[in-house]
Amino acid sequence: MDKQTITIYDVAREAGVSMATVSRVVNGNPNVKPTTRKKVLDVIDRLDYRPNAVARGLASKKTTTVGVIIPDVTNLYFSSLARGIDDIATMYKYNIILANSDENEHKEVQVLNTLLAKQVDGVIFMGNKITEELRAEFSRSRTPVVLAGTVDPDGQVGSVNIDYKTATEDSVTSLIENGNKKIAFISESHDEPINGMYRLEGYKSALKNAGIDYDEELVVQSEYTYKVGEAVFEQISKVGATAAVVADDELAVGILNAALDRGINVPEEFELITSNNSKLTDMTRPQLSTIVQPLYDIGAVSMRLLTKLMNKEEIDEKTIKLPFHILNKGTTKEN
Amino acid sequence: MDKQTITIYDVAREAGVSMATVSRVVNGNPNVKPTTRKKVLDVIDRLDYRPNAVARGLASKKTTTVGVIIPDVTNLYFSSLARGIDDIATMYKYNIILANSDENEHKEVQVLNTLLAKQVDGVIFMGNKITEELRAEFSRSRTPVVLAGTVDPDGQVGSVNIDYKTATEDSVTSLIENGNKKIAFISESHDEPINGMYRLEGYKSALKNAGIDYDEELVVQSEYTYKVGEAVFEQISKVGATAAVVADDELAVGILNAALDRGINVPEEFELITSNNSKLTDMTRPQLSTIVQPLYDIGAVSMRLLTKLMNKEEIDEKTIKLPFHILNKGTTKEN
DNA sequence: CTGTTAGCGCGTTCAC
DNA sequence: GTGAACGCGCTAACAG
Repeated sequence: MDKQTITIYDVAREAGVSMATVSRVVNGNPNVKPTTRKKVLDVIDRLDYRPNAVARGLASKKTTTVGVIIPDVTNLYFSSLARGIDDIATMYKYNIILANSDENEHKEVQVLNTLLAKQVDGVIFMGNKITEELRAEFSRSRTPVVLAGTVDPDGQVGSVNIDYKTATEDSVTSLIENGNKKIAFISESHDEPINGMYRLEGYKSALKNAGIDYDEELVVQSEYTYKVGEAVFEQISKVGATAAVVADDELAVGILNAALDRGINVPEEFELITSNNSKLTDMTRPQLSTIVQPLYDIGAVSMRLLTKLMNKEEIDEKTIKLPFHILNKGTTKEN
Repeated sequence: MDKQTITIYDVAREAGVSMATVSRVVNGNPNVKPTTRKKVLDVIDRLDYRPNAVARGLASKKTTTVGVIIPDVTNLYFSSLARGIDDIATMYKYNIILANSDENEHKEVQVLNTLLAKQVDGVIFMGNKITEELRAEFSRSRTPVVLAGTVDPDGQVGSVNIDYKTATEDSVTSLIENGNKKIAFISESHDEPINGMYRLEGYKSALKNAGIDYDEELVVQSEYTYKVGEAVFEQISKVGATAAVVADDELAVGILNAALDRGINVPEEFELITSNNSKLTDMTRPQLSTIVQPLYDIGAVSMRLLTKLMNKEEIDEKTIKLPFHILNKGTTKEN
């Protein structure tokens, strides 16, 4: 009834050779006489034979697929990374199993386990907090892991990112140079090292260099969504903020619009620098000044690093920092 | 050297049972005495045994993974669908292999083939044009396929979408009711049935109902990116368009901004209705009036449909149309 | 250059 | 309720 799947064995019989030979031509092994190679190729074509990757995976212990754990594909920051990852993966003949985690620790562990059960050759993890449980899973398995756009103070697995501390410091400093004294710092939870250890430190450092006192009221922790922008702006404007650095573009758009909707002039009365330079930053009016992170490249380099790890090549440095710069568009004053 | 992976056989030996029994408890087969089940479970836990999904796939001919072909994850329209797909997939214990195609016919065929080689249990395809080659591949394989957010005039595979013709017709009609005579219609190539057969027909139908002549100059085919919005607006404004229906949100934002940047009042002097109600439509000022498509649901329902197909359940209707409506936000006049 | 022979780790009859 | 044995489709030595 079912159109029986044709196997390497059928090809072998039909071509009058052994399955080993068929396997060789399929895998591009040079030790095959051109004549027989052609003969086999013809049969493969005629029978429309397609090697079963699952069987191949079982026998070779390689699946040529890597797992990608992403908080939310719908977030432009992450999807940009994912695009870079997939492109390089394709280039190296890997496929991607994509799984959304919502940065939920339980889901992350769960997903990691099913990825490992599926014998992925490597894992790329996005998400800002590496819990102990996750770290344990990482090191327990022999599967290479790379963090994309995520810092890991522990530095045990590969990671690709930018220098978030300096980037934030530079942003704040430029805002200070524009005359701002009360600059808000808005990010997700400080429990995440990327925020609590790097961005916040950069923020504090810039203030300190300028002799400005750190004011807790100007620092808010918020989720990264458009809709909370309203509330966040309300909060920081109450305490007199004249500028803000924001760790996420969607949130920054929300804050910008909240300001505009109140009739506030941007950047004259309120300045804003966001962090990801996703497409969104060009779509607003005025356009968002931003830290320019090479999003696509972070993903691409992560995947490239992972291929090396999977290939057991020697790596000089597992933690890669990519360059960034500040781009003043419409939400900062000209200097 | 390598920490040897522990297999079902190790568990069996350690628990003093046969591997068949271990297999049974792992797969929840009820024919196991509670005592031995517990014994096995304990060993599994102690040894931290994790069933090898690849071996399982070979033996059972089911991989519990489905392939998802997407034009570009970075596009909010598609990533929203993808999110719905992944959530439902997870719910049904499936994983997703995500592959970007850029709507490139060659890549699509290529990717489909590697997905089939990997023995995915099903495929969800996004992309607006089903080439003959693709259609041939679809029907040649016994793997169920569902089109998400894509129409297929042929109707041979499953598909989930909305009534694009009526949606466009309604949009245009509402624009006509607002007094517009010159309404531009902007979409990707008319070679894609979704545009050439449905949206365009809806557009024409609305004009006809209102006794307005069809004017080719108002119809433009364009790629779906923000940056071409400028040129598109230039083009339609030259021929005196006072309104436009646009098939993609990013492009619509580009057109809106082009208008605003020229000092044109929206919606007073120029009205705009876009098609996807992605997050973007809330982020612009004014906010974009739009056709509301249940993006997440289209993805979710597609995956649900696919599970039924994979499960060989009887389906009454392979082509599912989800409801839509027009939402007037800021780029259309109040009526 | 090519064929033989073992497994890879697990699901699944079929007896006991 | 449980175990033995075979097979899924292919890779990887090892001979020849």
